[in-house]
Amino acid sequence: MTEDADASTKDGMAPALTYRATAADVARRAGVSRVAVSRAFTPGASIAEATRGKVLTAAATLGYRPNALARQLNRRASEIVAFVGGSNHNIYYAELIDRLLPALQQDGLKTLYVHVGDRAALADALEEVAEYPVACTVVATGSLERFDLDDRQRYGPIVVSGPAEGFDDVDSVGTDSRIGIRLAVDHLVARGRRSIGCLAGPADNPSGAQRAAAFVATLAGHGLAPAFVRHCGYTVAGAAEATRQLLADDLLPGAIVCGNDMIALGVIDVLRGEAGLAVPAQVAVVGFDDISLAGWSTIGLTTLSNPIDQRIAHLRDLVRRRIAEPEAPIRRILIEPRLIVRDTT
Amino acid sequence: MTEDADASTKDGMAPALTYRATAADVARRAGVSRVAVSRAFTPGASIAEATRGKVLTAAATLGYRPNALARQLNRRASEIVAFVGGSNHNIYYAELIDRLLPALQQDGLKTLYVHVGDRAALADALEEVAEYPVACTVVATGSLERFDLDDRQRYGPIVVSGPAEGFDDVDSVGTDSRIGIRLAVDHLVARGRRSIGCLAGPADNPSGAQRAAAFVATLAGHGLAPAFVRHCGYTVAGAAEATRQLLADDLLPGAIVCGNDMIALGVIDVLRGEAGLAVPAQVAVVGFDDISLAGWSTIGLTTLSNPIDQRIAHLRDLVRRRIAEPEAPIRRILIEPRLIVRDTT
DNA sequence: CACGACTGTGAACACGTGTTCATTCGATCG
DNA sequence: CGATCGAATGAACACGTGTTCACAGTCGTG
Repeated sequence: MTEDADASTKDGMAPALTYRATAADVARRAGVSRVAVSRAFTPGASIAEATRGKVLTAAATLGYRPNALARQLNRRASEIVAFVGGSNHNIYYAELIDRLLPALQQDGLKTLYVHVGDRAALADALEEVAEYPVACTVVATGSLERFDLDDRQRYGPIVVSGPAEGFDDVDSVGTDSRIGIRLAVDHLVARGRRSIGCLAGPADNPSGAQRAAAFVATLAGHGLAPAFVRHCGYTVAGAAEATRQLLADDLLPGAIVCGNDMIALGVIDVLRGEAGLAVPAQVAVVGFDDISLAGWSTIGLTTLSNPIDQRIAHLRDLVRRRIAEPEAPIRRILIEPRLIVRDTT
Repeated sequence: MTEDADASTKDGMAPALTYRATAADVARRAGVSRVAVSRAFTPGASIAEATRGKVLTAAATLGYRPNALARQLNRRASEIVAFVGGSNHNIYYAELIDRLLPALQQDGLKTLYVHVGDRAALADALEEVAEYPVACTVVATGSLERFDLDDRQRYGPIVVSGPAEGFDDVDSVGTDSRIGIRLAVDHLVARGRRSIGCLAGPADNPSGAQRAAAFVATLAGHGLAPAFVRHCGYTVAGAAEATRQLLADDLLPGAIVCGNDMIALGVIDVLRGEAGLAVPAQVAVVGFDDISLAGWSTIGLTTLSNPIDQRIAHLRDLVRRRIAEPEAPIRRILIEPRLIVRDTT
């Protein structure tokens, strides 16, 4: 069949690929016991230097590495950490992954990456993860289902990146949305904007609801009523669609406070592009997160910094601490955003 | 010590968290043998419905899930796939991860994510991966070290996303850089640009070198000499720095062909921002990859599509096929880019 | 020279699961 | 009603490793 036709290319594929040398193989070749092999790969084990040498050379010729799966079977806690992430269509998540996972890796932890599409899938994802005896699970899906505390027992320690209200048994690193939104609104009011709307993240998303509420409250503090409060997904496309709807509804405020930078970029895109409006002359726009794009001079988005360095450092610390002392008290960290004024306000 | 001070918050942390119910526990509670438990969780196994019921209820109360690590110990090939990724500071990689990993997940595969910083770290990363009996390793670091074929045996099947020249024993999905660069150059020449430069990716990166060479060759076909050929990292910051250097060297061409979109964005950022030049009126810019940002109306980057859907589908197929038939012939797939004209040319 | 302390070694066990192999039981067919 | 077949079950084994334990050997000290 195809066996002859592709014989030339097939030569590269050795059947031995699926073969994996075991400690017993190495022991046999080195003329020692299997235990000696284990010791040779265990730092500080009691083994003669000559024996270790014999084992290492035998291991090298056979291409042997201890099977990590078998190793974790003995240890009570594995070296595997699960990372449950949502769509990093939101660039902030992409940046988070890009820097958090190497940080965990640096601590000698392996990362099992689990992608979660919609919110309903989170439970399934955690269920999948539960099959692995992970040392810790990092959840960074933005939103979070409130799951049963009884079931909670099965999942091992959980560290959340994002708002974790209603969860009193998980460590978390969040952002102080109220302070951030207040900074944005105060800034816009100070610049003379009176008609201000809010395009927040999904209403059923903790940070989406939180920021919308903070917006209304802060505006009320200035004696102003919101031009509108609407919700959309944390994506450029979702924000674009919502903005078109705003225009169709004849709602054109002097400023828009957005749930995050992706939304802000989508808003600006439609305002400048399809609607032909000037930003910030006619409409000011503020984002949230300060993703790297926001600082590019062609974009120059005024936004709220959500310092990713701090977040990474905190998450890393929390994971390390939780693994080292599983019964340490729960810690909730709240990062304080700062306003970064650029060209869109 | 802290035990009393934080007693209230500590209550949430049960010591039982580290405890994990085993199949023997379930068997004992259900009054059956341990084998019955295994059967209850194995679809199609020969077990009476009544017995399965007893096992499942016992398992539910104990919160039991089969230990995935122990399960993989028997099977010759595991359900774990390693993903070795470079910095997704390059947004194209972020989009790739965002869509490839769910696709693999959908096939019932778990992903072990390994981050690789610089090129030297790739060997170490593969070494780490080698400890796990992974079913397949997907390498998407952009560049790739040529490693020994002897050592190659130890790593199991490898599927590469990106150029894989010099590797005759790995499946790969690449992009036809030559066709892409030719489309870009032809387009610019047709629009009357005569002085054209190229800012490609790193010279020691296969795609960086490949595209630079294709640029020179295509330009020669038009009887033109390149205004310049330079290299920089696939990042906005790197491109910005390189562009400043161009200006300092008094090299201002009528068009710049960039190694990818990130470079193009960095170039445009400096040209429009610091240099106050008009794009495309004074300088035309072409990118490569067509990341989502490129299509935003505020950016409108002319670029070469590097269809991520096709890439994902191919990678997924290659992984599936390689796992199903380990000795199938090596397949190298080349995706053909298309020119997408927007506002920067 | 005798004794204890220490080092190096391998047999045996443990980790938690899937799988093979007899064995038993009930049902079906001749 | 006896023979036969299939379903259901549990004992035993396999996967590959780390760890405990007892034993032999060596060295140094009295």
